[in-house]
Amino acid sequence: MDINKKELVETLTRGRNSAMKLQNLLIQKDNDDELVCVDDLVTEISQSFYGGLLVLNACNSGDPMPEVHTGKTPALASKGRRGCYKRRKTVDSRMEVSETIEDGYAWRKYGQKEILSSNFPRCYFRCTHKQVYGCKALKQVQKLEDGSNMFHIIYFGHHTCPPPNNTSSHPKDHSLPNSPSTTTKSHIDPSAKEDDLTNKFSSASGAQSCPALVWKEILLDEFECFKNDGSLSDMSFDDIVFS
DNA sequence: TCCATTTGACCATT
DNA sequence: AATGGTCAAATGGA
Repeated sequence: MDINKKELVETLTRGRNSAMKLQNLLIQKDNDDELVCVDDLVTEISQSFYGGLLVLNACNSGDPMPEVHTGKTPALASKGRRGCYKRRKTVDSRMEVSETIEDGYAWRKYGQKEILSSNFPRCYFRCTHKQVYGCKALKQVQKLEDGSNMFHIIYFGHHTCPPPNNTSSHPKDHSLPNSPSTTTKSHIDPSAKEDDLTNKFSSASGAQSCPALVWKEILLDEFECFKNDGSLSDMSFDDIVFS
């Protein structure tokens, strides 16, 4: 218990420090190089909150600490549980329309469905690092029907795995529906790639051009997710980050 | 041999 | 009953 408490304090402190650094960066913005730093900080904050919540949950339930690095999942999922799932809430989701399905993260395709209202199938991806980091990020990709070769992408959940280092990495090519008219287009348009981050967040949050607002929205979004988990019912965003 | 993709089956939700 | 999300066996590539 004491160990858990200490760990919780350290984890949240780390998050708080990162948040303060981020705040400073946002104040003195206008430096492109710092975008990467900001990204790192947000990731650290996110992971700190997540780690803190794991500790809190363990304290509340009396359960042993959850394994972050579990390796292979036990063969508990019997055949009888096949297809058993909860239909996803759309609350914790964000949509974007993009020329490419690449976003820097490594995704593993786990399903594809013909959708009644669409000529193109919908593809289902989960984070490749789900096993290693317990990352629950999911995304759905569906080709738009307007002939524009654009993709409608819906992200669910948040990455708890380390983010991709930079855009120069070469993420695996996700195969797209080999449906009749789908041109398995998964190559990366280099010119579009440079704007990935900006496009992603501007389309995700609706905050148009102010980085500070965008990042705050992202953090608030994260916070709301944690709050929905039930462990932060009495805490505000500012309580956690800046108290 | 390992890992990712494909694809049909299963099952919850509407 | 229809639809959509997920599972997992089969398959293929590195």
